Order: sequence, then C-alpha cells, then structure tokens
Amino acid sequence: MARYPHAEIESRWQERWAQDGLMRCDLSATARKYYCLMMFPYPSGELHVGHGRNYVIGDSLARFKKMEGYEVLAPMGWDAFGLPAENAAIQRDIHPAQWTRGNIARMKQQFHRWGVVYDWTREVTSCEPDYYRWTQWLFLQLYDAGLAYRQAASVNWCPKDRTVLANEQVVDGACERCGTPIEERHLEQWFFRITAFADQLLDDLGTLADWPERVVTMQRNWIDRSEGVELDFALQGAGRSVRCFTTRPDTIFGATFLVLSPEHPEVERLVAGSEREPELRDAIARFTADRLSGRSRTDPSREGVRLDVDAVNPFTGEAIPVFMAPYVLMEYGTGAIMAVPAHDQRDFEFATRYGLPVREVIRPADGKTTLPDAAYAGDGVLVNSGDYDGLTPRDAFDRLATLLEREGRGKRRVNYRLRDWLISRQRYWGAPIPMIHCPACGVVPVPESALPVLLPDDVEFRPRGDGKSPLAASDAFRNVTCPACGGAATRDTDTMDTFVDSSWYFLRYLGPQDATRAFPKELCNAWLPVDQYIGGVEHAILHLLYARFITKFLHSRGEISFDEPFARLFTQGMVCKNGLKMSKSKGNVVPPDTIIEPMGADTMRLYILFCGPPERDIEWSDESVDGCYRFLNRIWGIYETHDTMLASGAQAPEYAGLTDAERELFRKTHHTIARVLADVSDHFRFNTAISGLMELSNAIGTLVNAPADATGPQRDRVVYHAFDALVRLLAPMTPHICEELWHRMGHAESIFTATLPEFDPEYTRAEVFDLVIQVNSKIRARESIPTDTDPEHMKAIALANPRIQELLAGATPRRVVVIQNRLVNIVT
RNA sequence: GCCGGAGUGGCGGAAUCUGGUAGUCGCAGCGGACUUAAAAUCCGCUGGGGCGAAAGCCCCGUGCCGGUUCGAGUCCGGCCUCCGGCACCA
Repeated sequence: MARYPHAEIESRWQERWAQDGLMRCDLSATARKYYCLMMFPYPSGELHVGHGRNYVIGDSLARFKKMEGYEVLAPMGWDAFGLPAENAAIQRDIHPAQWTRGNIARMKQQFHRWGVVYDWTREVTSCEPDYYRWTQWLFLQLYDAGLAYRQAASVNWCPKDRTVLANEQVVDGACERCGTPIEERHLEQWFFRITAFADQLLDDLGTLADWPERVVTMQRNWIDRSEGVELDFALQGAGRSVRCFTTRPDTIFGATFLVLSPEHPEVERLVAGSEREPELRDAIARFTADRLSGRSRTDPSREGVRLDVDAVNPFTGEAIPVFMAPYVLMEYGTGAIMAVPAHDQRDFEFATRYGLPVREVIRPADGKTTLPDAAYAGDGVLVNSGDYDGLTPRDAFDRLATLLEREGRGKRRVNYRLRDWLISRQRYWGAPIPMIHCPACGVVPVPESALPVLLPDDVEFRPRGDGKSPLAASDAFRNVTCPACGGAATRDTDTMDTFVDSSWYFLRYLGPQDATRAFPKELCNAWLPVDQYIGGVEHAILHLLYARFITKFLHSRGEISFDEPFARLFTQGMVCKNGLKMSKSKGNVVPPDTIIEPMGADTMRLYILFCGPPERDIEWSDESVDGCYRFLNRIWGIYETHDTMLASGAQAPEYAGLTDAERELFRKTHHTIARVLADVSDHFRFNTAISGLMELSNAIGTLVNAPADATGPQRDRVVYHAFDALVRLLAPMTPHICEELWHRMGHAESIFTATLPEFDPEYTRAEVFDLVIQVNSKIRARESIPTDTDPEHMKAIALANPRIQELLAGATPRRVVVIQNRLVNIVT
C-alpha cells in the first residue's frame, strides 16, 4: 500500500486555513461562545514536541468545539518581555527586541506547520508599546486604588542576573532561573498589595470546581491563612514592649519565654551598648549568614541566644526570659513569638535545649498527653490557666481575644503566608514603571494621557551591577518634568515583573488593537470567564494566582463583571524522554521536524494525543509514533481502495435490510460516536477516543474484506456511514488528512464548518452480548444472548447451560444473582 | 512533617466516577503470507502456571495486609513505594 502524501496535503490545507481565516472569531456571536485559551508562550526559540502538547491539545479542543457548534475564540500571543529573552539577547549580542521578534516569527511558522490554527487577527505581544501601554495603565489603576506602593524592603538579590527577585522566584535560597545563591539587599521597591485580596483568593478557590484538585490545593497552601491574636509583652525596665502574633492565645498561661527574630528591630536596641555586644553581634552575623545560605531553613538545632532583658507574661504576671533565635522569621507575623513549649514542638525543643520551664496548659480529654516527651498539640481542656481552667481551647481563644481587644492590649489578626507582590525589576526588558520622582512633589504617577512610557531602544541593556536598572543610564529617558509642578524630575527606572504582563492578557484578546482602552468591557463581560484554560502545571501558583488577583481587582473597580478569570483549567502533563522532562538543556528534545518531515504533522498530533491521558506525564517513544502513522495510512488506504464504493454509498442505510455483519458495523459506528463525543467533550480523553476510532477503522476493514455472502445491497452505505463518522470524529485531532478525505468525499466546504456526527442511542449497543455465567462468583460458562434479555429469561438460560448443570449436579442454588446485560451468578 | 497524585502484562496505557468477563487500542516480540531477498504491507498468536492427543478444563494474577459484598483493580480501614507541591508561618 502506498503511503499517503502527507507533505502535499498538509501544506495545502495549512495555506487554505490561513487564507480563509478558519479560526477567525465573530465576537458578536455570544449565544454559543467558547473561549478556549492556551497559555501564551515565551518566544524563547524553537519549540520541541514537548511544548507541542499544550498547543495540540488546545487546537484539537478548539476544532472539536467549533464542530460542536460553538463560536470559538482561540487567540494566541507572546509573553515577550522578561529575563530569558534578555539573557539570550546578551549572549548573542543582539537587541532583545530583535531576538524576540525573530523567535515569534519562527514559532508562528511552527504552529502553522503543526496545523495549530489561531485567530491571528487577535495576536498580542506584551513587549510592544500598544500592549505595555495598558500594562502601565493597570499599574496606575492599582496605584490609584492604593494597591501599588513603594517600600524599602529587604529583597532577594540575584548577583548573577543582577536583579531583585520575587519570593516566588527564590527556590531553596537560590535564584529560580540560574541557581545562584541569593543575597539580601535593602532597596526601595514597588509592591502590589495582593494580600488585600487574600481572603477572596482563598475563599473563591471553592468556586473553581473545574480546576484540578492539586492546583487548588497548591494555591490554598500558598496563601495559607491563619487566624490569631497580636498582643504586647512589656519589657521589664525598658519602658517598651514587644508585639507577638499567636494563633494560640488560649495557651498564654503556658508562655514561659519570648523569642525574637535576629532581625527584629528590638534586638538591635537591646544589643547596642550591651556589655555582651561583641558576642551578640557575632551571633547575629552567624544567623544571618545561615539564613541567606539556606542552611537554617530546616535546621533542627534550635539554637538561640539569651538577651539581657525579661518580659512580663500579661496573664500570669511572671517575668519570662527573652531570646533571639533564627527559627523565628522576621517576615511572618511580627517577627516575635510567645513561646509555649508545652504545646508547640519547636518551642519545646528550644526549652529542652536551654532548660526552660515547660508548663502544661492544655490537657487531653483522655489524659493521653505526649508530655513530657514532646509538645502536645491536640485538643483538650485548659488547666493551670486561672479563671479559664476547664474551657476548650476554642472557647478560651474567643474569650481571651475579646478581652484583649476590649482592654486595648491586643487585637485579632489574620496572617497569610502570602506576601505582597514585589514587581520592581532592575532590568531592561520589561514595561517601564510609569512613575516619576519629583524633589518637590514626591512620587507622582505619569498621567494616563502620557502613556505609554516608551522603553528606550538606544540604551545599554546589560545589567550594571549597582542595583540600578539599565534605564538609569539614559538621561533622555530619566529626565522629565514633574506632571504635578512642572519642575525637573526623574522617572522611575525600574521595569515591571513579566508576570504583570501576563496577568491580564486574556482580556486584551477581546480588543487587541483598541487604542482607547485596555480591553472592551462589554465584550469581556460577554466572553469571560475563559471557558477552558490550558497550560502547564508549572504555572499552578504564580501566574494563575496573579491573574486571579488582577481579575478581582478589576472587578472591584467595576471594570469587569466577573471576578474569576478561568472557569475551567486543564493542566497537561510533561513530555519526558529517557525519564527526564524534555528540554534543550538536558539534550533530550525531539525536534518536531524529525516527525513531520517523514510522517507529517497529523502523525505527531495523533501520537501526542494518543500516548496517554493528557493530564499525566508521558514518556516519548519513537516506535509508538510509527504506529500512529500506520493508522493514518490505513485510513487513507480504505479510501484509496474503496473510493468509488464510498462515493456510491452516501445514502443513509436502512437498518431493517442489513446483514448481520453490516448491522455490526452500523452499531459499532453509533457506539463509537457516542464514546468519542463523551471522551473528548467531557474529559479531554483523547487517548481513549483515538483507540475507539482505531477500533472503528478496524471494523470497517473487516466489513470491506468480508466474504460476499456476508454482505448485502446496502454494504456501501454502511461503510460510507462509518467512514464519514470516522473522518469527522478524527478531524479535530488530525485535521489535514481528514479535511482532504472530506473534500474527496465530495464536500465543498471545510470539514470544520461541518458538525460532528450524531448517534442514535437505539444503536449504540451491540445486538448480542456474552452472558457470563458464574457459580459462586467464578466464571464457569459464557453464552451469547440478545441484549436486553429479561432477567428471568437470563436466569433460565444460565441454569439450563449444560456445563452449569454438570457443575451443580442437581443441587438447588441458594441464590441466583442476575445483572441484566452482564451476568448471572449462581450461589450454592 | 503537612497537602495532593499515582502504583495494572516486556512497554505506553484500558476498565476505576456508577463494584459485575482484568488487560480495549497501540508499541515491542513470535509465527505465517507476499518477495530472489529485505523493507513495507497483510493475517494469526502474545499475563503466569498446570492438566490434556485435541477440543477444552483448572489454578494464580491489578504494590502489601485486613474488611464489606454473591462478587473488589474499583468501596472502606491500616500500611509500603514513587512523583509533585509546601515546609521553623508561631
């Protein structure tokens, strides 16, 4: 059999789809809208088949939904700012813009070659001024709402990339991107107050029913809300106090010492001028070094140093010692804790090391405490707690919190692990922060009418290493007049984190050329939330959390009517080779052309979809790709060898006149239609859908090769009916070959303007099934009987079976279980 | 440590939601047809063990242990292993 001419077919249809604007979306058709969004890529260069998975899944789904009758919006764009582009440009000694544009052109060409089709009239590119102008607008909106603020902060500094990193970009004390250990710097930085939306971001996770469980969980853990109380502990003889955050005010009678973070401001006051100053400074320096190196992250030693002051437990009135120890973090709560060694394992270990008193204040109801071997963190009732004895911790929490608030000695407080979002970057390739520093007026926003603040293209973009942005070198960029007073002023020279760019791009697709606003409100309200978002799980926290935050912010401003951006999320698994994630740096990539040249894009697509459930990681196998190519050739072969027969069979078969063999294929066709529609539409199970289509194709082969006496006058109609269903169901996955066959079967319009085939439930099941006959739950016989035989009759058939009669040997069954269309189980 | 996910043939994986024939489909392998030959293609076999000349029959088998049930890969309880996320968060 000849191989089908994939190269010619594929390039011809790719051209045609592009010309005809196959995926061009009519935004006014909102009655049956479907917004199918794939995460837009960094234009970082060549794509390999691992990248391809995201786009192949998305393209197949978009085509499928189109054939289901939806008006599909499937746009694509480029997350074009950012470090990778900039670093690559520096290496190659060309401008990042040039490098980026080259990559965009190349990647667009790749999409084209894969038959991945988008509505390119809606393309957005985040590094172009017509886009980042609105990213700057977004910044100004946040500033106006008091949610963008500037603060001197101890920040994570990557000495190699020479920039500040967000907490999220620091992994194990090192730069997420280059692995260099981070340093600490104190700089004035811009933050977005994402914590103002922490509760909403957390609570609304509950509404995201169609998000993967693990993503929801990861976000929940990341935000990590905890409710507690802040209260003051007076320092004896100092006239000052230290504020502590605790989630367990009910254990306050057991607070036998305080621990401050080494960076706590009170530590400096206590150390300065102390007799032990050299010793203490030495300890602080050591703790700081350990912290920055990551050594102290999970250090179990519980080392600490006594400070020369005592605090007063406000409830017992006792003087309690004060320590500093690195296990207390400055970034969380107040940087100081009341230690309750009896009921917190860390405090317990610390107390054990330094011989501090451990006082039980919660006793378990069953008396089975873990004390004195370990802290007891469970439930119980209060003891050793004065008037509060006998209360449950929950009740004591409420009473104490209320009392502290009434007397002004403390207040209820919710803390989050989530921190505000540091968005300043001291790099060139990003959207300039649209702010101006005026000696007279202070920080002044650039007026909206003056946007965009253009990124100058004539500056040295390599990092300077002094903590300042490359933009600081450009006087033309830097020097401006103050919009408020007209005096000489300077621009902010930092650029924004690229996650800001990608936090709102899905809105811009609705009006990508609109020069008057960031996004058209009415269209966004009609088309969003996104019906299906598809991307990698590596964005489970950062991008998805930021996009949710910005959506909630815009909703709070009345800019949009919805407050979650993505109704459904699908995270596809990684593509691995030799057990490792496919990536250029690991040298295990499969360049798409090595598949497409010899076997075509349809084969690559089919394999990507067939090789496993799309949410799971897969191991690439070159041999299995061949199998997919064979399948497509078989389908082509059916057409080639039977084209006249197919052409003559376009009339619908009449069931009554079919032979047994024909009825079997007819039913198989209806069964397959039902199965594929359910698999793809509800669950993205392309892998099982494809195996169903392979079965159908095998069944067609069986009928066309059946002996003449097994077929009747309607054979060609049955075959046509089956083949037509096969081609239409397969079209979203392998669009080129199906489009070609569709046209050869006599259709003038694109298959993607056709509908998916329909099934009749009457025919989705076989006429007969194998009745399984069990004796005591072991299969002892089978018999082929008609579907829907009534249970009594099934029982009779089973009991009459000779093999069964032999086994029963005249004994009377105790019980007979009959499951219609499945089995009979005879229990003796 | 906490949270999530997964363990099924030589391999990728079906069946798991809703308990009812474990292994769809594909890969690899073996045998056969075609061929001077090979490739390609087509047909057949392919979880393990046992009995039988054969037709066929029997036993075991979904990470481990237990439970529920006529019946468990599927449900429940307790473990083990692997992957991912978070991790001194008071």
